[in-house]
Amino acid sequence: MCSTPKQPTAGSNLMSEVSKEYNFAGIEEKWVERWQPSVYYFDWDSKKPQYIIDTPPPYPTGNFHIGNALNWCYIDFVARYKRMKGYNVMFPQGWDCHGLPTEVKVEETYHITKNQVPRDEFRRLCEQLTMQAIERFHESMGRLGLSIDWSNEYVTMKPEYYVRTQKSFVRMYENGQIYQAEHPVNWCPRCGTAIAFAEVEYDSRTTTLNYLRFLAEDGYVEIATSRPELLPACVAVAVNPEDERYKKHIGKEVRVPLFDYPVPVFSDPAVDPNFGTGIVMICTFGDRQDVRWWMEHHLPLRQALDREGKLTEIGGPYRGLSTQEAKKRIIQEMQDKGIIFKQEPLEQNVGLCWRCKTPIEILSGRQWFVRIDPEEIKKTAEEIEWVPPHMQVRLKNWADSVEWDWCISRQRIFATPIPVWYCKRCGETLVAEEEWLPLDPTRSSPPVRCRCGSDEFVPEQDVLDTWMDSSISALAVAGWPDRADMRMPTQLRPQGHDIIRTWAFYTILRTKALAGMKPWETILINGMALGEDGHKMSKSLNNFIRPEEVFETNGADALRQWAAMGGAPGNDILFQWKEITAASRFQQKLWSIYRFSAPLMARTNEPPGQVDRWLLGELDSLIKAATQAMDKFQFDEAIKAIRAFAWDVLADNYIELVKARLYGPDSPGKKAAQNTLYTAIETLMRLMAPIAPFLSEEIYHSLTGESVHLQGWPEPPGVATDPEGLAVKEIAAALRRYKAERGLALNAPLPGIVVYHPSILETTDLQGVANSAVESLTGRPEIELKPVAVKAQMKILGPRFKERSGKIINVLCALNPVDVERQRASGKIRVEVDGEVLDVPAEAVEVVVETLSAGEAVDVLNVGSATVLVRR
RNA sequence: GGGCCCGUGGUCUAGCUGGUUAUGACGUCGCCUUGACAUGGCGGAGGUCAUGCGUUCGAAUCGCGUCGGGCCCA
Repeated sequence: MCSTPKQPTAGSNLMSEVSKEYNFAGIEEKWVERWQPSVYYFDWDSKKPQYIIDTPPPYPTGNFHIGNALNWCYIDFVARYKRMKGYNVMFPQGWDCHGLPTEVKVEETYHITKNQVPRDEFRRLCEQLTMQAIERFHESMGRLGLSIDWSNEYVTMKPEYYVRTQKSFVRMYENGQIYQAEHPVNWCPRCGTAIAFAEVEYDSRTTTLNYLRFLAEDGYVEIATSRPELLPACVAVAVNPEDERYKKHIGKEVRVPLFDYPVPVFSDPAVDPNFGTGIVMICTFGDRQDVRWWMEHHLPLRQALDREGKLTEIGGPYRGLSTQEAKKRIIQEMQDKGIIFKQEPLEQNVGLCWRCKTPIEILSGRQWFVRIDPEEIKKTAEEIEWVPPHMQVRLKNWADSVEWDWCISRQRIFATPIPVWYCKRCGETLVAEEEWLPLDPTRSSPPVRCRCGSDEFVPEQDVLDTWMDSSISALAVAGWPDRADMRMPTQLRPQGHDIIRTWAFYTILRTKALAGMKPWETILINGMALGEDGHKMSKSLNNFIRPEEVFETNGADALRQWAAMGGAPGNDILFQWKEITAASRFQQKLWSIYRFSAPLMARTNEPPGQVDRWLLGELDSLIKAATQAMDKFQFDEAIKAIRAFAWDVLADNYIELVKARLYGPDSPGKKAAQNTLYTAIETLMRLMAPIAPFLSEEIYHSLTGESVHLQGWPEPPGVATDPEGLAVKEIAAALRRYKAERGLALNAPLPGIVVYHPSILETTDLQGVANSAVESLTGRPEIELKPVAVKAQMKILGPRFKERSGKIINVLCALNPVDVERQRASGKIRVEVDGEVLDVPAEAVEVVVETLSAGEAVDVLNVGSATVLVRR
């Protein structure tokens, strides 16, 4: 026992314990370390109502960017709020791993092409790269303060997840919802794979429209085409049935130049007689319209391009050339022979591969498809609540524009294998049994023989579109297919509007197909995060902000406040440093409020006074407003209401008013203020918890010793705003203004103040804030109140007098205000309009009064129903 | 060319089931070192609510057109 005894002085010490500045970095990092992830785990056995969020599984190759942060902030606001409201919340996190971007990245990283290494090896490299990327994401997500349930993490490339993808494939195949067929598909020649419509981007390009002559029975027909390299794929030419110029050719044949074979001429109303020559060449396939005509008119198939985008043997001398090279040579030859007689530039929208921007081709190939029933998807979408509602329209429009079924096979490596073999002897397709899954048909053989008796099989080499993995995310987190108590539908899908036609569309389709229901009760759509210049964030535009930059300069809570402040969900939101700065200032303000209050506030049982009840009434309104806003996902409304209360109501008004009581000697009034202040700050921290989890935890924890994130959402105290307290607050503000206008310091004492109000006001706070003696009286002061103007209440006048309202107002305003005030006291005002006498109800008219001081040298302030005399 | 959204003081934005003087933030100007906070306090300036027509007693708010912007698509 040799240590020097220290005397802790609790009260006075508190002040020095609270630093002057809010140290966001130290505090946020401390809580990242301390928080236990297990408190966010979903409890499968809980009796609480469930709230499962079908979180977007991001593609982990890229970097964690502001857009991800925005999306996750929304989810975290909801998750934390719902937990506080008593829900059993699941905020899972998945990773959508498969796909071309990772393959490309591996090829770049190791300077290889995927065909130079064995399939398994290549897959391993992709998995390794993905795991590293996921690790990087984990770190940033923790730093952002997300309350993710890591016990429900899923990784789509792992067997325990893709076994579900494969099961979903098998079940939908057995139900006839998946089939294999020879069908035109969108094809990327660079990536060497089929892609779905959702993966096609459009861009405007300038090409050349070539006018050429086809030999007809009598002379020539002239056609215009932008793709002469597809001449060997020409299967017909078409004209509009109304076009008088070409009627004589319908039903006859013309000969394709250079390749010299006959094709039929038919008519179709879809042909635009004003485009080019009014005659269109139909190839298999130049564009989607060609596919439509090909199907409607049962035309033959002439495949002029192979999978690498090179001309096939029907290209004759051009065989093996790329489309570009073939185009150049074919044009040259036709010019030499005088077949081309005119060329002109053409603005054209070209379909591009979303990933590599290579123009896509439409090829026919044997591929796997998922049947699309647009009506069923639209019907299911209607059962879901869309926030904001108009986003549903986007999905419906997309559903109506899809021209053929969803092509789900891809000619790639890093993806979920299609669990199918083909019998080497009879060609029969063998789809795996569910019990055999997961499997890779290129690595294992089926445990049964083919119906023909053979046990030799050829594996399906194609793999599944990665949207086949991610479109069962809702099902996967809800326990499909193994849990007996599957938790479908889930409660919320949060996502960006850029993936409505993909992730939302496919998830609705697949959940309906596999579980017979909608995937979610509500879908919450967020906008895109734009750079400060208003454009989508991109490195090339140099408007790119890394979330880590904000963590370092202002902290995660500031970034989260920006996300909340952005506006109504669905709107694109600009990243703005000034918003981040404003958020930081607000945090500092709250910290200063806490620093001031810490040594003064306390929990007591003292009943609140007038001013305290005013504050509690304001707090009551705040809780109601914030609750309503959070329920409607209006985070901007919530944070704005919170900021307005904390800054304007609590700091600038309440605290200034009660300082005298708080600094004064022990008294019931002091205890009431201490308790009110404690209540306000404690409640405020709970309201802030979903949006600013770090700051609210720091303050709440030092106040109570408990975590704010384990508390319930505040209930309104049920206190109505006290009219006397409100009057005191407004009188104080008027006195501040009075002093400011006269160049007096705010703490300058005044010779004396008398307040006239219908009821007696508590004057302690007023005396403190005005630094002067204050007397409260009822009744009217000895001064003259002079009516000076008449103000009409349109809300009452308009509906009652309709078109006469305008004239009535004119008459009212022309009357002597003194007269109007006298009549008003009797309940109605008599006016004459167009010779007719009308009674205007008193409540439809407001009389503006001016106060004149009399006798004593006083200044008179009119504050609502109070009149304040200030001695000079 | 079609669909959806948007156009409010210098900037971003609220209001948009119609009710006279339009919300807030940032910026800006003036004053104030008042015992939590100068990252503060008080006060002020700044808008014909893109535009035209219509509905109405009355329109930022409803309807139609025009112009401009964004996203998705043909």
